[in-house]
Amino acid sequence: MGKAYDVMAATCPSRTVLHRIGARWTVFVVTALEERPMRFVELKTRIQGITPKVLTETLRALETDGLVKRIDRSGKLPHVEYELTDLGRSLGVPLQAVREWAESHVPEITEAQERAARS
Amino acid sequence: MGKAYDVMAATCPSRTVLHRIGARWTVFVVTALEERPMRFVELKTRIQGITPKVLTETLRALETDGLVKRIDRSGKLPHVEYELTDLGRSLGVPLQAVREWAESHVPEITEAQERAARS
DNA sequence: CAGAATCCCCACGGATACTG
DNA sequence: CAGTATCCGTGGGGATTCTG
Repeated sequence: MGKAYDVMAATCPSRTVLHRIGARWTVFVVTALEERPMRFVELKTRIQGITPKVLTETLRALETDGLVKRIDRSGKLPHVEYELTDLGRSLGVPLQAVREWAESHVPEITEAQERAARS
Repeated sequence: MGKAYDVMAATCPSRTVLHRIGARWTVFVVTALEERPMRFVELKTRIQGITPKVLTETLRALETDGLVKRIDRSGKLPHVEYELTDLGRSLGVPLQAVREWAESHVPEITEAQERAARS
């Protein structure tokens, strides 16, 4: 009874999953929605620098993968909320660790880069 | 004393770091080297599907960022080893979590994708 | 063995403008 | 508000071949 999936194998479907996770804006959207469910514009505001097109694409992809749920509460006015599914919330855990690692090791990496640039 | 770095900020350097982590093959190389230091060809064998060019580029980037150390043990014959630095090993922790998440949630995601395809 | 050199390409993402 | 619609570029990555 070995591992069912192994990212080291060229054709393992887990690679596709990893690819999705690694997509440019996935970590941002998941992180934002971990805080609380949000509307489109809230997400756009919270995630500085993201464009509406890319936000839409990212949300659609996450929806397709079952990580985000789109809830249409429109009455007369459009009103859409996005929230993490249980699966999405479970992804939030490892992603948060990565994010925190990034935020807390900026100086080391910057220094290493400068050292490399000088030599 | 707020957070020093915040990935949600458009110009925060942590975004660059995150971008590097998210690079296509970073997780594979770090994962492989977590096992033990390896030579070029060993890495190429272990990480199925990676081409020498891309492996080289990934290793150079990780070197530049201070995550991997290149050790030239060449005598008459070329002999180069790559090993994680302490910084690289520390990154290995959150990356392993992501990798394990990917490997262990393939079915849920595949099902979600099929459901989405049908509707 | 450990790469370097080329060539190539398209998919990811960015900018901008527009709409129900 | 919640997106679409276009257009566009680019660089990350792939395939292949060659070399000290």
